[in-house]
Amino acid sequence: MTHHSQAEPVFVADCRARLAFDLLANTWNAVVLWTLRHGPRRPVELRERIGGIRPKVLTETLRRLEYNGLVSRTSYAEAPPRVEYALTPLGRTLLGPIEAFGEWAAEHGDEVLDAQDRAEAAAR
Amino acid sequence: MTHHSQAEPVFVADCRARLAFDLLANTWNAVVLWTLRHGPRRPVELRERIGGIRPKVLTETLRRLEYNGLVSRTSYAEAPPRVEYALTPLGRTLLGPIEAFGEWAAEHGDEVLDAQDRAEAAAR
DNA sequence: CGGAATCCTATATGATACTG
DNA sequence: CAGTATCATATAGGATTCCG
Repeated sequence: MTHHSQAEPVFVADCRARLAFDLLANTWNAVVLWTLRHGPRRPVELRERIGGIRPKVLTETLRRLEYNGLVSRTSYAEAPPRVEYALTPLGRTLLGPIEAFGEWAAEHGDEVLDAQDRAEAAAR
Repeated sequence: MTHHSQAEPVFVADCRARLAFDLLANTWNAVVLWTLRHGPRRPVELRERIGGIRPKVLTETLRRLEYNGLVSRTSYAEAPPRVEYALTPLGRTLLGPIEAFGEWAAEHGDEVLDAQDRAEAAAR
């Protein structure tokens, strides 16, 4: 064992936190999880509710979430085909932290927009 | 006014939540904010503590955070040059939600890793 | 409908070198 | 040390088309 007078990088020490940040480090993951909060949804429903998301991108997002155990996929042998996505128990535990951000945004979103306006004005 | 029997897309309705998600929708924003939680830090300190971040990327990240009013930059007229970055009051309000994710990761991080392993195994 | 295939673009990130 | 410039690459995301 070597002696460390310096603190370990948080990159190493908080690698689990990095894991959580990475789960939300893209445009759509949190949005899709949040849209599933009330129960299972079909892809077409998700697209309607979210708006502005391409079918391909939605599929990729759902695959990512499935890969990380946050969402489950169920397909029914019907015609026309029907598929539903739902939060797993693990995915459901993430709703609390996500909601914390939603509340933060409701409370402080305007301040961010103001800061952006000031930055734009200062740049000119 | 048109009549809407369908719910408005959350993309539109929860646009402030999207704003908050976008603040964390990249690799480094949350990590840098979290590393500033105990007080002002110089770029070299941030690099040491975070680990694995390129100077250029750190600068870009700090510029983004400054643009959104979450971080402030102070430069001192010294030789060698010294610069410090600190959370603004607004940035400080974001520590709570970020910490919620850290706690989630500490509690459920292993489950995500397990899910990833299962997905990898199933793919083979 | 669900989703795969294809092509394209923008951006984030990474690596190196250089300036004040 | 702080920061920029320049290069390269990986990936997300967007748009279109087609299939079971």
